Amino acid sequence: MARWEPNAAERLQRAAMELFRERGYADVTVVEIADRAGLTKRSFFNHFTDKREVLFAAAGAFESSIVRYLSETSGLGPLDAAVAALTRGGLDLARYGGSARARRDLIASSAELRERNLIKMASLAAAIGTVLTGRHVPDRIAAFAAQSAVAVFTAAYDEWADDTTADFALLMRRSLADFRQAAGATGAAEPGH
Amino acid sequence: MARWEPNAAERLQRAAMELFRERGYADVTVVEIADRAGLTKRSFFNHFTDKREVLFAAAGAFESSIVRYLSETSGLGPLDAAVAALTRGGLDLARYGGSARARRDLIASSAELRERNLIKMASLAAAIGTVLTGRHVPDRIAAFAAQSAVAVFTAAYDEWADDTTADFALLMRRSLADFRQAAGATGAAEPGH
DNA sequence: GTCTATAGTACGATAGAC
DNA sequence: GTCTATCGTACTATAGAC
Repeated sequence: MARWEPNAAERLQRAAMELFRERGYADVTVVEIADRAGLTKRSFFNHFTDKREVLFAAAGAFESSIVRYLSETSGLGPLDAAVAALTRGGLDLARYGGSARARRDLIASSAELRERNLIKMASLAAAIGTVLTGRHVPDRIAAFAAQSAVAVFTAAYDEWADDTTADFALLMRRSLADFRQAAGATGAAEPGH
Repeated sequence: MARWEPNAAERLQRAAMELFRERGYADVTVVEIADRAGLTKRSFFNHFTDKREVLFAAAGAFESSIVRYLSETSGLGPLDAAVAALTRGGLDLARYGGSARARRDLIASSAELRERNLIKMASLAAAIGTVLTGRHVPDRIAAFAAQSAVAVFTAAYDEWADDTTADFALLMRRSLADFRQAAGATGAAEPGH
């Protein structure tokens, strides 16, 4: 038997999620999270740079897998390639299922968490943009394609969180179609010019 | 002679900007900002909900003016209408000119400030989306058009901050054209298929 | 593991403007 | 008197330093 229980980070994440659901994000202190996980405040900040980060531990791995998937994709334009990679990544998340809805609602409930979520998505878009730039897509186009793909993903994922039995790939296709409709229509609001 | 110097909020903003440029965002305390403005920490938090907010005081007014401009626009599709409103708003900012570049670089230098900037832009997009929805644009399309317009604006504005003598309206047109190229191309990466 | 700085809150007191 | 802006102080929690 190890001296320390294993998976300290996971235990902290679980404890945090439980407490946040019980009493809301703002009313839970880092000390309480650490206590429930059988650790100290010091250990908490050893694993996570700040209190918000305990809810976004998976973001780094997700970003890496998206970059990998995107690198394996070929024969598509920048936006379609990025959306394809995010669809694969989303399907991975869907397999684990779990508490997507509770997590989404929790993030929506706190301005601090919304901010953190936005910067994680921006980081993801930047990583995607870098891969696209490496394929000789011009900087600006690459950045727009990456941001657009992440917006398409976010809309589809939030929808999926409401009904985790839905087909995520289908939601992504619909989301992309809606996006292209929003982006494409030029000029007059009425069809036929 | 008034008991209090007028424009306390403005003085705090000016003092904060000066100090941040001198020593960086993280190394300046709220007490120091308040001191330089001839006020106390208590008064600082009377004007701004937190330390970051002192750099984003203009965001609320900007959002309001964009909503107004958008409401006055007609005869364009959702994305073009939103971009037109943001172009007008950007031209207003350009008139004041000033420290756009310093502010942009300062925001880029701090993760906290980048987060705050992102949520302000998200709030702006949400407000634009609400106006579009009121025009019977479907929710999803409205949200995508609004997010896209804000992305187009952000790219153009960051470019303009590098050279505030540039024609902002022209930068917006180019940014929108790049965006449409990124969003539009379907299927194969190679043209002609 | 202990100590400390700083952000941010709660509640209250004071004083000029009208 | 009423409204509004300032200031005082004590306190908690995050976060970083040692």
